[in-house]
Amino acid sequence: MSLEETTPRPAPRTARGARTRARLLQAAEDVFATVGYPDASIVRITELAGVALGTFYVHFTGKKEIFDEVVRDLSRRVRQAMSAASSAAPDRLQAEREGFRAFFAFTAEHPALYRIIRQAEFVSPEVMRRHYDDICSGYAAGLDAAMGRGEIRGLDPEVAAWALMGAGELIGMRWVLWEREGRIPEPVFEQLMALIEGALAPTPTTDGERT
Amino acid sequence: MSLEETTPRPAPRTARGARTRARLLQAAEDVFATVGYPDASIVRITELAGVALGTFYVHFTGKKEIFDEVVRDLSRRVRQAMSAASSAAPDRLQAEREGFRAFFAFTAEHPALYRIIRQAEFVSPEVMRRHYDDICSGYAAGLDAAMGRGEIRGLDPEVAAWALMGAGELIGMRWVLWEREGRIPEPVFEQLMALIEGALAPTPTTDGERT
DNA sequence: ACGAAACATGAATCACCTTTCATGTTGGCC
DNA sequence: GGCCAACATGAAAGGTGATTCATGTTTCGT
Repeated sequence: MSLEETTPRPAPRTARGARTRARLLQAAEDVFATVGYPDASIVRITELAGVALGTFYVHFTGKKEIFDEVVRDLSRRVRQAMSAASSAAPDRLQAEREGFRAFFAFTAEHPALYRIIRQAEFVSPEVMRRHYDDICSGYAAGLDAAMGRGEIRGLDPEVAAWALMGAGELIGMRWVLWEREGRIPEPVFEQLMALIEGALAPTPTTDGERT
Repeated sequence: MSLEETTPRPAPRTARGARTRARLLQAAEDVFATVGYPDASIVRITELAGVALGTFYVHFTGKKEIFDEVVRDLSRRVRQAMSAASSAAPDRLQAEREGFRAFFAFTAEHPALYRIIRQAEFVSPEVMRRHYDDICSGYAAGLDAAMGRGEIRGLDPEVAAWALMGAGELIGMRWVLWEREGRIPEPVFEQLMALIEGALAPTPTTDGERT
């Protein structure tokens, strides 16, 4: 249960330092994703990165610090991919569509995302929570705006964001990660969209359900 | 990446053996849930269980075997809780309601479920997948039946089951596990139900959407 | 081109963990 | 009450891996 704040190493001051650090990060991502945190050793990471064992400690204070860094990096990348994809959409439904497509595509290309985030539960609950919070707040903001425009029904954007995020997560796990195809089957995608449409549709389906 | 099939130890033949084994399982659940798989050592488990180190190997072949057993046990219990709660419901919506309520209640009482299942990703992908598959198949069957009765709209029960399962999972994580209250706030629960209702409602909200 | 700071190295240290095993102890059947 | 299999024990063997450090090498501002 190490809750100690490891004071992070200062950023590299030379080009060489930056290069080595980047190599270590990339190697760490690969190792964490393939063998998992428990079996990921510093030796393995440094070997894959092609640097000496001691070099690791020049750049990181320990295994947890580099793990955190890897998570933050992946998180940033997936959010960027999703928002880039959905920002051009004309309406909310279209934005959902593009956002989810981007998410599944990212998952297909970087299975490390799932595999690593799920381990963060113990390794580093703070960064894990941060990851979900970050995705969620962008998502909730989008829903909120759409609600203002009357494109979707009135609901708590935060709850909706978490629920939809969860739906996407498990669908991605089941059909992108676990299926050999490596990309989501179109019918599954359409089904998911139909569910989302139903959930967000402006007209409440049961009559007279007002707050 | 140990993929070896560890031949499991035979079941205990005396009452004492069974008792010890149970103590070890309970201790393992606690340890895995509090410190996580990487930091969970056999010593820790046996100490908590109050038995000698060597005794562990009388009952289990190693760390992975007891982990698998713990996961299977938790999985069985949560499924049992959910199906017991939802089986008496008069219709599908009510069944959803009771099922989710039971799930959140179980989560509140056994945070170990989440914490442990999420680690299974690497420790033991098979049991993890089994857990989700098991929940899902029951869920999908329920949806299928409801669809036959016309209570919910026509959709792929499997996709719907995974999507809803995911929604529940993240909502539970966010509001049961992460919030100090320890139980889901009623408004959040109602919001989730509203989303589910919308997603499953028999009348497609966008007109003329027929297959 | 020089020198100080930054960086890289890998052998050595240290802490801890898994697993075995020879030896006792207990449970329950006759 | 006696006996055998089942069970429990904990010391010890054998590993593994994280982290340190004294020592070289490179970078870069001047």
